[in-house]
Amino acid sequence: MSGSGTRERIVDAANALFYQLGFEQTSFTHIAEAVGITRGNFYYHFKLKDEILDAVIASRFSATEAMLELWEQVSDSPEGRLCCFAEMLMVNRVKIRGYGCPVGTLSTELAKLDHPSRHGANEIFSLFRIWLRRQFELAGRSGDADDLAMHLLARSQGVATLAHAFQDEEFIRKEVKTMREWIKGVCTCSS
Amino acid sequence: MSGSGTRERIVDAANALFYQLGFEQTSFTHIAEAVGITRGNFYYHFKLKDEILDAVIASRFSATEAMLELWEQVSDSPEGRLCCFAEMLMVNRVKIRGYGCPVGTLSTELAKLDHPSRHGANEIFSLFRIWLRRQFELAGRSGDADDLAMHLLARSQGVATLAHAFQDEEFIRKEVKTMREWIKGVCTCSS
DNA sequence: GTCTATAGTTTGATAGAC
DNA sequence: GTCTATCAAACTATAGAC
Repeated sequence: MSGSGTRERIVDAANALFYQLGFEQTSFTHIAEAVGITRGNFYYHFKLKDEILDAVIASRFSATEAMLELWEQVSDSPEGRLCCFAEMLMVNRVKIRGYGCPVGTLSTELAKLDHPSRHGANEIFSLFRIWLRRQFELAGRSGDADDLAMHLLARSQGVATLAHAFQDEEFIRKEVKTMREWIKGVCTCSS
Repeated sequence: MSGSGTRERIVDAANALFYQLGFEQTSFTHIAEAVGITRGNFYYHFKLKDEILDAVIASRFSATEAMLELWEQVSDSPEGRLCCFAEMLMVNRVKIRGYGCPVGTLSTELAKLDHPSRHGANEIFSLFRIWLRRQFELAGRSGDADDLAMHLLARSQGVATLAHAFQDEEFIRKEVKTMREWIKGVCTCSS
């Protein structure tokens, strides 16, 4: 992700700051300081702040695609792959405690702003949804695969929101354990 | 909630706007227009914007307390009371689809801003958490009552987040049904 | 490609007339 | 208690020198 060009460095810095502070709260001053350039230089690379947002969303979209492809190589069973999803919460637990879920918090913020890019942000949610749905289908739950995908996605969102609010990493651990058991139960008992 | 005094009208308008637009995004201009006063008159009632936020949080806290007390009168069984919590998602499904959960979205925003009132906002979460915990204790799950309370709270948060992102009311209905079944299972099988 | 300087707007907040 | 007028600061965005 960390390119040598200034444009890539701007996108990477904006990506992190949008996560930590939110989109609106992050000013050009914040990003410029993080990258080490002045505010004026900014507009050579991006004409509008919204263009940086779109670049960040595109970057996250690609990163998510790559991650999902990686999970497919980790395990041959849909159950194992679904556990990769649950494990993601554990791997990122420190960041989640500090800033919540990057997908959910951006989606919620852009929805409240009624921002044109809100749909782009939601496509990352859809990426997870479609991937999860396929795993449940492969597990023999073609009848309710989408419901199960949405259920699991919702649980991960709830865990991130509360872990963030209560600054509680241990809660993530407990819920991921319950989540793994639920995945196992759903995958072994076909609908 | 709707008092005749200007102060009450400001708090009510700010309450709605903080929910719909978020705290930062809501300007004094927004609130003044909603109430029908000028920006200048504002500072007679509140010295700082943060004071309005605290008043809104206090108002929501009281409203939540009253709602929880009401639920205790609706049913004598902890199972029935817990179903009131699930039913809350159904009752407010239109607003949730449009703006998410008022508790979760405010808590997340104030956390990102690192705002002093973020702890006050979290106390509303705690109100639910403690109430839910007591219901699970009354249902004979004193061993894991807090875990169950947090689990249910997290699920409601996740449902609200995704229903908001995907603009999907039907998803709320499906999840509330699953939630009721889960409550029934947990309450009948003591730990 | 990067800089300085600055325009133009909006914001939260204040002072003082009525 | 409500108003007008205004301040100081922050923001996005632009223009032009180097």
